[in-house]
Order: sequence, then structure tokens, then C-alpha cells
Amino acid sequence: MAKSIDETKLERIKQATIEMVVTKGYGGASVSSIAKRAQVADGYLYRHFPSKQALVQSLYASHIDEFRQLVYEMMNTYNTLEEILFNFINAIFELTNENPSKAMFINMLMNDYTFLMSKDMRLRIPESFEKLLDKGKETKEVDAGISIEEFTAVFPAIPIEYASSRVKRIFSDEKLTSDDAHKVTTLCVKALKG
Amino acid sequence: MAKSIDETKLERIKQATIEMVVTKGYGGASVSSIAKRAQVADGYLYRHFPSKQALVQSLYASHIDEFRQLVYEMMNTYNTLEEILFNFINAIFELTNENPSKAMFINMLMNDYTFLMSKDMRLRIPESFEKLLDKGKETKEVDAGISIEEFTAVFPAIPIEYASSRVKRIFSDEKLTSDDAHKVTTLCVKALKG
Amino acid sequence: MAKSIDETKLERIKQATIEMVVTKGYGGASVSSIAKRAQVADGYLYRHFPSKQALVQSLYASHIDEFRQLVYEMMNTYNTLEEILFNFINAIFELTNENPSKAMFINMLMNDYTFLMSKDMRLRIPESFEKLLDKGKETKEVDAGISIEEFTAVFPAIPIEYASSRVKRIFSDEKLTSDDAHKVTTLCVKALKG
Amino acid sequence: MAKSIDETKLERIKQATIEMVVTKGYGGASVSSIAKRAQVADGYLYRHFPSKQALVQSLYASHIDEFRQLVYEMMNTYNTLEEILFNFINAIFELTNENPSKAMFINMLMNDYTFLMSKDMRLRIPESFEKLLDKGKETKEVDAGISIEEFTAVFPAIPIEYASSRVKRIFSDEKLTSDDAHKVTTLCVKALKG
DNA sequence: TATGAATGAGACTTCATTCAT
DNA sequence: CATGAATGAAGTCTCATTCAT
Repeated sequence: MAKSIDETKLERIKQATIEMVVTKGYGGASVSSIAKRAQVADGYLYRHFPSKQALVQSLYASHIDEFRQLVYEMMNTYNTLEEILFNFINAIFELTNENPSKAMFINMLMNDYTFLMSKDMRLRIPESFEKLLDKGKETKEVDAGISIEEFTAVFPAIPIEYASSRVKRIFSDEKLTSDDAHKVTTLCVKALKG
Repeated sequence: MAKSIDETKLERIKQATIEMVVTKGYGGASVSSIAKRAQVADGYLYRHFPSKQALVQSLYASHIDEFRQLVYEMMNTYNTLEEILFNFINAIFELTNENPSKAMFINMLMNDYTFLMSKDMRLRIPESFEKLLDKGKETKEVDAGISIEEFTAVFPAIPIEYASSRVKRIFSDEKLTSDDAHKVTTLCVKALKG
Repeated sequence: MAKSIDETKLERIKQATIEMVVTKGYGGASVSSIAKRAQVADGYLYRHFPSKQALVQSLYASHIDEFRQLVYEMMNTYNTLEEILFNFINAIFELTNENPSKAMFINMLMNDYTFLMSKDMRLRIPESFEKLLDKGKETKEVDAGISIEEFTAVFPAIPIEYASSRVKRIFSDEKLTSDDAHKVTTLCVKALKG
Repeated sequence: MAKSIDETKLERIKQATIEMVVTKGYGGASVSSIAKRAQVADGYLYRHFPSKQALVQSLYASHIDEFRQLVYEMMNTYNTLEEILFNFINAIFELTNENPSKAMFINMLMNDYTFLMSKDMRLRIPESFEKLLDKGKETKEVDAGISIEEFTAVFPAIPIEYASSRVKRIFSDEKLTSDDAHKVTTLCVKALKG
């Protein structure tokens, strides 16, 4: 009967939000500027999200979850820690190449103490890394003395930092390659081994 | 005498700014709230900084610089990369224990693409890490194939992430000890060696 | 048949409007909330009324008119002022019991200087009360010196205030009875007599 | 040291608020329009009141209280109900002449079910009228059978309605005089007597 | 006919900044 | 030198209204 919801609009809003938050920061990304970039009316945003905060929060949560699911997927597909890490890192790097803003967005909010994840999220993330650590100890690829705290300082910290500096074009303007993924995997594996 | 009063005011403003930014984010830290916490008048702030942005930027720059100077200092004092890293990491951990807000502040802004450092800063930081990398290669503690890009993904990324997760109390509520510094140094050294 | 469906929709819109305006005030009663309560689409409302303002105005006008017609009806049915007043007040009280919202709605808008009646309405109301005043003077139930201004301050002000305070449950939660109507009639009659 | 608060500004805001609310209704009286009429900046309003609602509420409460205090004052000054009522009504009429908006403002909000008084206010008002009723029964000016519900439907309903219709210029454009106050007092006294 | 997606003007509110004192 | 009253641009959000379907 009535006009049907234009799904591309919702997608445009999401992408515009990420780009504006990355470019201008959370505070600098005004709802108006997001709506303008997404080519929708200011008010339209509020038909899908109750507030600006909820909009950003929801995007953040879904990206973090995507991330976490990728870890599980890789754990179920590959047997050695090295293979798991490489394939995960490679996937992340590809995603970063395709949509650098998305990578910056996650990185930015993960380090924003103001933007805490929901309790649920906060618990499930360490859990997935703990599983990975156990796996590494099992295969003897990880020193038995490594704690979860040390583990996460290596993974995913190293690949995130590497991708982040590339996106910021601090040392290079090149795209991330599978060779980069290999190098980063090696750094992680060496750091952790006995 | 009047001068000294001034100095404590300035100090109070700086600390209040850091605390408010860390607690409420850049946008949530209003000039009024900073002035109130520092127990100075709103307008007084503008005698020292031309704008809120300049205030935060200046604090950020001076902290980053402190950081950089510490690297130089350690490089001139110690001879092996391991010693340099350990003493630097230990110093950073002590600073984090003393003033967690300060550590969170640096970490937060370093990952905020909005708060780009001045060109000057942006150049001098990689430079100081490049010197460190050269040193490591000289002493054979670092594999000759390691690029500056890989190096910075390990150091300072690993210690920063470790300190950051401690401050966020993700895995532990304990203070950072020199034992922590040792563990983190080992991770870095292992990641980089040939 | 289609017509009758229409009619119940229109009726639902009218009742929903009254209830929302009374509950939330004119500003708080959004078109959407009215449509939702009436179980019609937002846009459907605009097939019957050109604007929200017109919708409320029209309901107000029709209720005021209903009121006025009741006065005429009672004047044609009963001979003494006391009988007329009693039967009118009793009718109003019954209506208030059946549909308190309706009573509150009229009362609210009558005291809202924003919602001025149409010129037409404004003239016909005093006219009907003037006829009533003349009748009272004729039967000697009303002092010859009473002006129309004094008369309206007694009737319908007293019964309206009485019903209103009951609806607001200021002094009592009971329904309005014919005994209440008698008491109120007496107050009016005594106020006006010579 | 700093500029001192301009008290006239606060007064201008209060008067502008009353005038705008009376003219345009609560919803129609935008903060901007109030600020403009008061000749202050939009934001200035929020240095004195936390919200538009609080601003209007506070004015309403203080006027209602003024009203209530006037009743007490008259009760302590005069001995017969008739004297008390006359002097109160006269005072109200004078106030209405001086500042018709103020009178309209009170009347409008008193009949707005959306704008409930604080519980405290709601209790103290009937209480003051109850004292008045007791006084009237004591002096035998009021029939022993009159309830507080009937009493308030007469007083202050009659004088309010009379003043209100005058302010709306329904029957007359003249100012309210002490002769008007006498007439209205007589209506009340007659309605209540045994 | 009836719907409800979409709009955008405008509402309320905040806050960096200025400047009279 | 220091204050904090005052400003007003800009932000978030609501909602009456339109119109494609």
C-alpha cells in the first residue's frame, strides 16, 4: 500500500556514520552531517535508531561481533595456531583494504573509554581469545607460561596496530597484502612461543 | 609568589583536563566542567590556551614528547635493546600506576584519527623508533629483515596494549609491577629476534 | 457498508483525539499517537481534517454546540429556571460520568486562550445564556439587577467547576449523581435570586 | 570582579514567558520566542531554569502561592466572610487590571490537566479554602450543609470566571472596578448562605 | 481508498568563547 | 590579573504533513 522501506538508505546511513565518525570523531560527526552524506533527511535516521549514540553503538557492536565470529570460524577451520592467526589476519587485512573506514572505526572506539561495550560483549571477547590461547598451548605453539593478558597484548594488538598504521599511511601508502599478513603472523607466533 | 599560585592553577587545569577527557571523552569534557574541577574560572583557561582544542592538543603533544624523550634517555643509558625496552616499559608502567588517567589519555588520543599530531610530532616519533630499531639490528637482537612498520607494531604497541588492558581492569585489578615489565619485554624481544 | 466502516474510523479518531489531548495536552498529543490509538494510518486523518489544529478545533466546536443545543432543548421543555438548570446540569453530569475525557476536553480548551472559538460560536453562546437569563427574570427567579456577565459567572461556571473538580478527583472519587446536580442547582439559584 | 547578574533580565524573562504562554499556549510559546521578547539570548534562559517546563512550572507555582497567601492575609485581617471575600476579590481584580496576562496565565494552567501542580501545592490550596469555609460556618454566613466541594465551585470559581470573561472582553472592555468586586462578592455570599 | 515511509522545519538545549567588571 | 555573566551558533531530536504506492 505505502512506500516500502528503501534498504539502501539504511546501508548509506551506516557507511556515512562510520566515515564521519572516523573523519571527525564521535563528537564531530553531527547527525546532520551524517544524514547529508547518506543523502537522507535528518529525521529519517531516527526511524531506525533512537539516538545518535544508539546508532554508533549498534554499528560498533555488530562490527565487534563480526570480528569475534571470524575468530571462531578460523578456529573451526584450521588446526595450528599459526594457520588460524594467518587466516584471521589475512581476512582482517582484506576487510581493511576494502573498507578502511570500518577498520579505523573499530580501532577508534575500542580505545575510547567513553564508549564501553555492553557487558555481554565485554565478556565474550576475552572468552574467544582464551580459547585461542588454549589451542596454542595444546599444540605447543605457545609457551605454557603465557597468560591471557600477555596473549591479547600480542594478538590481536599487533595486527591491529599494523593495519592501523597502514591506514594512517604513516610508513606506507600500499594496500595490505598476504605477505604483510605473513610477516605479522610471524611476529605474533615468535612472541608467543616457548 | 603570585607566579607560584599561577603554576598550581595551570597544573590543576592540566590534570583536570586529562581526567575529564578520559572520563567523559573529548566532547563530554566541557570547558566549564574542566574549570570547575580545576577550581578556576571558565575564562581563566583562555589566558593560557586559545581554545579547548589547543588545550587538549598541547597536553597530548607534551605527553607524546615526554614519551619520546624517555626513549632517547634510555638509549643513551643502556646498551642492549632488551635493557632499553625493559627500562622504558618499566618507566611507562610506573607512570601508569601513578597517574592512570594520563596513560588512558595518551592511549585514547593516539587512536583518535581526529586528533592528528602536528607534522613535526608525526615525523619525530617514527624517527626515534627507527633509531631504536637500528640499535637492535646492530646488537643482532633484531632480525635484519624486520621493517620499521613491523617494529612499531611490536613496540610500543605491545606494552601500550598491556598497560591499557590493565588500566581498564579487563583481566586484573593489580598494579603494574616490574615483573609485568619483564614479561612484556620478553614478548617484544622474542617477536623481533632472528 | 464501506461507508459504515468509515464512520467507525472517524469516531475512533475523534475519541482518540480527545483522550490524547486530555492526557498529554495539545502539544503532547501527536498526530501519530492519535492515529495509533484510533488504529488508523497517520495519513488517513488528513482525509477528514486538513490539519491537527483543524481536527481539534472541529471537535471543540461540535462539543460546544452540543452544549448550547442542550440549553435550548431544556428551555423548550421546562418552565422554571430551576427545572431548566437542574435538567441541564444533570445531563452534563451524566455525560461526564460516561465520558470524563470529553468533559475534561471542553473544560481544558475553554480556558485555553489559544483556542479561540470561531466568531460565529463566540456570538451564539452568550446569546443562549441571555435567553436563559431573560427567562429567569420573567419568572422572578433571578434578581432584575443581575447582568449577563454576572449570570455566566454563576451558570455554567459553577456546574463546570464542580464537575471538573470531581473528574480531577480533588475532593472525591465518586461518580456524579442527581443529588450532586440538585446541590449545584441550588447554589446557582440562590446566587441569582433577588 | 565579573559582571553582576542583571536582575531586570530575569524579570523580563518571567513576563515574556507569561505573555507568550497566554498568547500562543504552552506549546506555541517557544523558548526562542520567549527569549526574543525578553531581549535575552536563547541560552540565557537556561542559566536560571533547567528547562522550559521548569520555567513555566516555577512561575505557575509562585503565582498560585501568591494567591494562597492573599487568602490567608485577608483571613487574618477581616472578620466576616463577606469582608474577606470582597477584599480578596478586589485584590485579584486589581492585579488582573495591572497585569491581565498574569491572570490569564494562572487560569489557563489551572485548567490544563497536563500541568499538574506539585503534590505540596495541591494539598495546600484546598486547605486554605477549607479554613475559609469553616470561618463562614462559624459566622453563620454559610449554610452548615455546604461541602468543601460546593464551596470551591462558588469561590474562587465565580470571581475567576468573572475576571476571565472580562479579560477575554466577551461582554465588556472596561477595567474591573470595586463595584464589580461588590457584585461578585454578593453572588458568592448569596449562593452559600442558609 | 488507505497506508506509512520520508521529509525538513523548527523545537529544546548545550557550551565554547567573549568581555565588562 | 581573574571572574563568571552573557551570548548565539550549532547540536540532537520531534512531529505535522506529504505523496508514492
